[in-house]
Amino acid sequence: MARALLGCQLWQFHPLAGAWRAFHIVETEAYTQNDPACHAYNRTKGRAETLYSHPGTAYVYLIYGMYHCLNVVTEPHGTAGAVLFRALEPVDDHSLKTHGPGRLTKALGINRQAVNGIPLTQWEHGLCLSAGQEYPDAQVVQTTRIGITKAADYPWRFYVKDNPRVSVREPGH
DNA sequence: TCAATGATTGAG
DNA sequence: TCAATCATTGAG
Repeated sequence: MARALLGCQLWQFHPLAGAWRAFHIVETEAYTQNDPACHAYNRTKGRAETLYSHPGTAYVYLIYGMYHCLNVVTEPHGTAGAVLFRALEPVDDHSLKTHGPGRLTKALGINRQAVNGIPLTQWEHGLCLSAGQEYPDAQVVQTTRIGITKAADYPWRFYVKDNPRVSVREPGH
């Protein structure tokens, strides 16, 4: 799913502009139930509850006391798993800082209280996923995930090659 | 109850 | 290199 979400579009209704705006997903990471780095690893309560809900549900959590991270639940109800959005490419407003998981939620005004648990599969909540452009395998890079210590060797990070929004940081540095 | 940690970022 | 800043976790 993390691979398939590259190139998909995330739409947001911008209240001030009174219009929808779109972003292409260009960097993702996968987390699953049996994955030691996953918030749902050996846990079902608290913030992990959202990870067990219906696929397409938004999972938003606070990290380092300052930054919110946006995920989409990818497994059937009752099984935990999600894909973290690490970078977006704005379709229209190129000035928005959407490079990095903390920056993109800040740019879109996404927080846990308002967004955690909402479906990204319908338009009513002002945030929605749709099909977008498809990137061929030649333009996709698969590497290990960023910023974690547990299960750091899982190659579950995907990004669009040469896209400037993607984190420059490479695993192992 | 309480100290340590973390799927990060920006400043120095 | 390091501080900001807090929900969550795990030890006592």
